[in-house]
Amino acid sequence: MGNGLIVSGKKSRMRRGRGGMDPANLLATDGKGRKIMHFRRRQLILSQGDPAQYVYYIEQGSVKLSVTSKSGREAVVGLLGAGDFFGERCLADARSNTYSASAATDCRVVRIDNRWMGQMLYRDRVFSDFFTSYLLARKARVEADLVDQLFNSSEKRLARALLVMAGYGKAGKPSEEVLPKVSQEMLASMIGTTRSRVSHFMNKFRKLGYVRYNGGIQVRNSLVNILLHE
Amino acid sequence: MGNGLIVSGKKSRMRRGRGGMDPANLLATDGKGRKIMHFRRRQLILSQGDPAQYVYYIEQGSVKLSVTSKSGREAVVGLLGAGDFFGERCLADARSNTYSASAATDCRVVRIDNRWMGQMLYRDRVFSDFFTSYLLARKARVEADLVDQLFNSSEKRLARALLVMAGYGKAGKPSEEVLPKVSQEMLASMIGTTRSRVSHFMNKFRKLGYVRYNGGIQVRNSLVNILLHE
DNA sequence: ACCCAGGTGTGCAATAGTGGACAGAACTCA
DNA sequence: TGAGTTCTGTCCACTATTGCACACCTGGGT
Repeated sequence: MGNGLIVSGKKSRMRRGRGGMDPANLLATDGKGRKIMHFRRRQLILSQGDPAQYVYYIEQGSVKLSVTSKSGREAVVGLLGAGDFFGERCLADARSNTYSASAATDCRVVRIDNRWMGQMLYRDRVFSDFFTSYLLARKARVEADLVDQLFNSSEKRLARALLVMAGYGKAGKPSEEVLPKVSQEMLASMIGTTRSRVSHFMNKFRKLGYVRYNGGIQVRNSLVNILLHE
Repeated sequence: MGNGLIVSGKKSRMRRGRGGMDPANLLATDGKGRKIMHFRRRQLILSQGDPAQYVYYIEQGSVKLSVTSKSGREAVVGLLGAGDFFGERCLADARSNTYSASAATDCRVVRIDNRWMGQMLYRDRVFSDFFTSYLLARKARVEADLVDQLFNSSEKRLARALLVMAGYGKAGKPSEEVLPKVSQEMLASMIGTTRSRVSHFMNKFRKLGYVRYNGGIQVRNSLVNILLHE
C-alpha cells in the first residue's frame, strides 16, 4: 500500500509533525491512548451493535469483519491483515459498530482511543497522511469487491478471492504459496454464495490444476484463466 | 453527513488552518488549483482508463460512477450528489481512473488539481478534517452496498436502492417525493441484475402500492416492508 | 484407540435470475 | 407534427444458484 499522499509533487518530503514518529512504529508501542492486545484464532474482538469508541490497528495476524443479517446469515465484509485499521467509523460518528470483528489467526492488534486518534489526526500531519492513505486504498478495495460482486458469477468471484488472498500480482510475493486456513464456509460468506457451491468450484479448480491442497490451499497463478474466460 | 471528526471530545472546536475558509465554500469558488465546470445530463466527465490527476467535488447535481467489464457490461458503483468527491484515488497513487464518471443530471463540479489538493490536506487541518470525514462516510456507504449485495435477493436490493435514493430515514427529508430520472436500465446496473427483472419488481411494488409513477418514481415509505419480510 | 467437532464431497428438487426478443408508450427536437 | 430515440411491459427457454441432506474425513484431545 503506497504510503504517503502526493504533496506538491513530491511524495514524502515532509517534516514530522509533533508526534515525530513513524505512525506504524508509534502504534507498535503501548502508550497514552493506545493499548496492545492479543487475540487467539476465532476470538471475538468486537461485536456488531456494541457502542463504538475504539479504532483498531492490526500489527500481526489477520482479522475477519463480518455482518450478521436478521435472518442469521453471515457475510464477510473483509479479511484484513497487518497494517489495516478497523472500527474507524467511530471517528466520524459515535454510534455502534456496524460489524463484528474476530481473529482469523492469532493476532496482535492495537486498540486506539477514539479521542486520542482524533487528536493525532489533527496535530500530526504525518499520522494524518498515513491514515488518509490507508482510507483511500481501503475504500478502493471495497469498491473493487463491490464491482466484482456486481458483475461476476460466483465461480469468478471465488477465483478472484483466492487470487487476492494469495497476493497475486503483488510485487515481492512468491505467490504459489499455501494460504492460511480458510474454510469453505468462510469463502462462501466472503463471496456471497453457499458452501456447496464453493466445494463444487474448488474441485473443478483442482481438476483443472489451478489449485492444490497441500495442507492448506495452494493457489497457482494459472487460476487467472477463470477470470479471463469472457 | 456529520462533518468534523471527533477531536479531544469536542466536535468542531478548532481553529482554522492557513486557508482559513470553510472547505465547502472554498471549493465553491474558482481559484488556484481548482476550476468550476459544468456538465449536461449524460455528458462524460472522466473515462475509465484515462490517466488520473484530478479530484472532483460535486457542487450541484448528481454524477454516476460506472465500470465497464471486458465483456461490455456496465455496473454502476455509485450515484453521487452534492458534497461528494470522486476521482480521489489519484491522491494516493497516480495511475489511471478505475471508473468512468458521467453527469446523471446537469451539474456543477469543481475539478481540483491533484497537487493543490495534496497541499491543502497537508496544510489545512480543517480541510483535511473535512475530507477525512467524507472518506469515512463514503467508505461506510460502499461497505453497506457490498453487504447488501452479499446477502440480499435482487428484489430487496432494488427496494433498498430506491429507499436510499429517496432519502429514507434521513432527517429533514419529506420523503415520499419524486426521484430524479433513473431508468430501469440504470437501476439494474446499480444492483447487479437485468432490466427485465427490475421492470418485473417495479410493477410488483406498484401493485402493492409501495411506489407510484408520478412523472418520475415516487417511493412510499411502506416499501420498507419488502426489506423486513423474512 | 476412541470420540467429537469442524470441515468436505456429492446429489437433487425447487427457485431465482439471465438474456433475448418484441410491441407499445413516452420523451425529444427539428 | 412526425420521425427518431429511449424507456417500459411482458414473455419464455435456459442456466445458475439455493437449501438441504447425508456420508465421509481428519485432527486433537483424553
